[in-house]
Amino acid sequence: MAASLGLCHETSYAYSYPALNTSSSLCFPPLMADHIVDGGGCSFGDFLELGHSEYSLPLLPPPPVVMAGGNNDQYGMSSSATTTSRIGFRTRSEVEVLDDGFKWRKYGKKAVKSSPNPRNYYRCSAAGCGVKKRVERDGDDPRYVVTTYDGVHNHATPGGVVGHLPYPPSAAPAWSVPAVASPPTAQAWGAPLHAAAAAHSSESSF
DNA sequence: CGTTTTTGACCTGCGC
DNA sequence: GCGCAGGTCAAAAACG
Repeated sequence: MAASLGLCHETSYAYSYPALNTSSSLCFPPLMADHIVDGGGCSFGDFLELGHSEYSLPLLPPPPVVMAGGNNDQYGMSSSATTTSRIGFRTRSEVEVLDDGFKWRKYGKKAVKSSPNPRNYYRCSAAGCGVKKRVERDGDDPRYVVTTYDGVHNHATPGGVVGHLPYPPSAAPAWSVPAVASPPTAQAWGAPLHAAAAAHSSESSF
């Protein structure tokens, strides 16, 4: 099963993020929650794309959006596909670690064959939160960073960091939502994300 | 002193 | 069944 997110298809989305020094805009092709990603393949057609040359605003990488499984086990991989969400996206950025408001702890680094650049593995530092993310530079264009979130945070951003997350309230029930500077296109996030979250939550104890 | 990063080894899944 | 590649673990080092 796969909830089609269809995030802002053909829509560019700019969002201000003070902590970053990157160019930006978000462009979301239709996404299938169960298919999104696999960084290994470097098939960016499945990734949300962040960053367009015509924009020069700082950007924020979207943290995990769609839901976590009821038994969001530590490794995720052993969970069925229906209980683990993944979101992958490409960000044009000079820095590899994009601050999304959450605190990440690096637990591994690996050279992958599909890319000349090493892939870094991070896990959310929050106790009990098993969200992971993989970060690697785009092999085709080093200016881009490919980030893949695996899972959904079960807590708010540490330190009450709000205002950085480009999510409408309906799409981020468990964590912080933008308190300021909601972009005009925010509505575009709402329906598909909320729908996806709802679809997932119906089969979990989230 | 507590937390995070680094890095090599180990484990698992997949394709042949 | 074997080999390869990706993902995770865990000990040591570094850092605040």
